Amino acid sequence: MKEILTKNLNLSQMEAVLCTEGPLIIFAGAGTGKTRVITHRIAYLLSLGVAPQSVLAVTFTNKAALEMKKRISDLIPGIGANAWVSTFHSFCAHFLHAEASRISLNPDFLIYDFTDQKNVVKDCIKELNIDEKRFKISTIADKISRAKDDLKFSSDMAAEAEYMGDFFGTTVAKIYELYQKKLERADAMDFGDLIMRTVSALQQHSELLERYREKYKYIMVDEYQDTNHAQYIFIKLLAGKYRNVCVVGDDDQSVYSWRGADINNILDFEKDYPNAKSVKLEQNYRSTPKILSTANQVVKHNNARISKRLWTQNPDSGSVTVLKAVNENDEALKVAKKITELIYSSAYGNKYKFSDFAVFYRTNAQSRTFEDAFRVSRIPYTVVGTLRFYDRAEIKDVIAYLKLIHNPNDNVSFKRVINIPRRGIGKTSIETLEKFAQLKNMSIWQSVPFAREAGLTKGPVKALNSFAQLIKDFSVLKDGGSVKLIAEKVITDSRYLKELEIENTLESKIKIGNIQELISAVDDFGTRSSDKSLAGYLTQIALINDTDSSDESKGKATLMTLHLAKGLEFDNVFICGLEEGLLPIGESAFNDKELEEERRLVYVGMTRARKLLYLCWSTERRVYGKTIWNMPSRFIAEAGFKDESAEMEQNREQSFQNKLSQGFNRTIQSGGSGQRQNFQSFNKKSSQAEILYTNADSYGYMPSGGEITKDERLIIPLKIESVQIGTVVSHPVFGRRQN
DNA sequence: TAGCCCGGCGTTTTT
DNA sequence: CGCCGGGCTA
Repeated sequence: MKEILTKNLNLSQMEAVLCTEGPLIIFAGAGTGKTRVITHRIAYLLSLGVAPQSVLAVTFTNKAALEMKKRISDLIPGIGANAWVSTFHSFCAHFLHAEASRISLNPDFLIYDFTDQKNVVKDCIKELNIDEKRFKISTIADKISRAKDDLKFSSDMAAEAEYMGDFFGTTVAKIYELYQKKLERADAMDFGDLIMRTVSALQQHSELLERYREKYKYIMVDEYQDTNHAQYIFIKLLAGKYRNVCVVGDDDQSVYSWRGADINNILDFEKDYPNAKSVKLEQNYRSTPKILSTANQVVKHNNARISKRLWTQNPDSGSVTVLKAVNENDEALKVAKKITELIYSSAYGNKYKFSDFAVFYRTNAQSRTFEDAFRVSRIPYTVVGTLRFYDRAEIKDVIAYLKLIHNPNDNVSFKRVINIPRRGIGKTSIETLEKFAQLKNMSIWQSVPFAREAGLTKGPVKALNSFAQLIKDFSVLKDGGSVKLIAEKVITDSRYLKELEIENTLESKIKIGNIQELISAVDDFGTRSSDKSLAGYLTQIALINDTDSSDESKGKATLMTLHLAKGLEFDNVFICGLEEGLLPIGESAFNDKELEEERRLVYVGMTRARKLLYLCWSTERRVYGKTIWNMPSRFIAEAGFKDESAEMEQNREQSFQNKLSQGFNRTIQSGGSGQRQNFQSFNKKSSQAEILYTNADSYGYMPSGGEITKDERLIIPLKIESVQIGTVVSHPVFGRRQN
């Protein structure tokens, strides 16, 4: 058994797997077999006779959890499936559910997502008569979330703000306080609460803490660089007795600090656990040496990092190339052209599929030009992550009905569906009713019978009553009926589906399709899940938001943000919009912490590539309808594409001046004057950096020396099989070409 | 009550 | 340039 578990591991991996006792930190560089180590380590523990029930592995995403579960089961069929592998949030939800009675909590609590949170914040701001202009809803919702990530109650926030003389903070604390009250009244918890309340429960109930410490003797944490303070404390509490805690992460891939992730958790692990063993996984199995050296070169500019250097035994092939474009459309077209060339190239043995290509960018808005270019170039593509399934309005509507059926006191859901579809209950009616409800300390639902008393007019009162009856009729099914039955009844009896059918537009048809998909997902839940209740369903969908894109992305190129790229890999990667102001974005260049995170983002993007890496930038770009000029990102220079004449430095200085004088909106008229400069001094320093310029065309301008490092150039055959290198061919896009 | 218009604003988003 | 939300008017 042991041989099976260790024979496919390198020395560091084996060291990590075999170290089962005491604190262990594994620095797992990109592509170094991290998941392999975690799963093997768990399997190894089980092979030693450790009960699977005493192993807890936490991750951040359901996808990662699922993958891990599967691989453990594959390694140790049978008992492997009994190890507890889940996300932080899912674990805490289970914990709170199981221990609800002990910590005086309604076990049927709902989970609010960020949209719900914002709705509550909005209500709070209104109720407290706070200036909406100065206190932006999403900013406040974010601040509250960050406070919870830091385990701070509204009282903590208030005290802190007062101490600092921070009026803004004081007001946010007031909003936070009311916000929390509203959540409690609705028996709802946001994501932050799940962790925070679990931590509080463990801190306040020693017998609970003791029980869980005893239960989970071995704890593993994946993506440790992304843990926030609350999660850190949670792990520290649980591991407090046996101290068999193994954390895996890569400080160079920490890109979520703006969401509360604290990079110090990984940097300071050895301080927290002085006797901790540390293992570095540095052998990369994914990328070519050129890609790795480029990525290393970039990330080594960061100060706040644990020194490490990825290396590989992979053959040295392919290239890292800079693509320079004149505007964002040109950038997209150049990328599309490159992809087409590579796809139809026989020089690469026709081996690439569209799905071997990925385009990464800093902001979602950048996807559009690529979509246009790819459509024109007939490149099938999929945009990842724009709007997730459960974030679609029609899905949220149906879910809101289900939430309301589950808990009629859920004001957020009530207000969402009260007039969807239209029932003639307008804004003013709801507002009046809500005010009345607040006055009487009731939920809106509870105040419905008093609508007349509240001052509503006849029409709305009637509509309100029939709505209440509708919900009551649904509620009857709560105990006996399946969730599927309830959902089906909701969409028909509420006339939701009917209204969409009447609308009969392309959009409404898509919505109907989505709702049907939701119904089949609900059906699937009914057959698969052990807890088939409505409450169980709602908990599950609140925590599992997976857009199972595996099928959807088949045979298609992938477009996504750099953030979403983490954890994935592709043969060929284009990192686009590498310009000062876009990547690094905004003002981040003027703040070391933020700049380092931008740099890590580039590092993450680069290390996704197996074979070819393209760094793309454009001198000109339309942003918000205005044309702006950008300097090439400093990360291009850091990647080894040096500019010897210091022209780039000069330009950056100029860009800096512009930023100062124009409030970071460097607007320069398009078609403008002599500002254009040929970055001809981008000469090649490839011997040192092992980087090749592909050719003048891909670079945009001819380097001054006119010397172009040779790269595998391509022909574009129509009938791939029958064409030899050197044959003159004609292509619909590229015309006549010869190798 | 609902539809229209205008103004403001515009990283990233595992749960 | 587009989207979304709030306010105004029919």
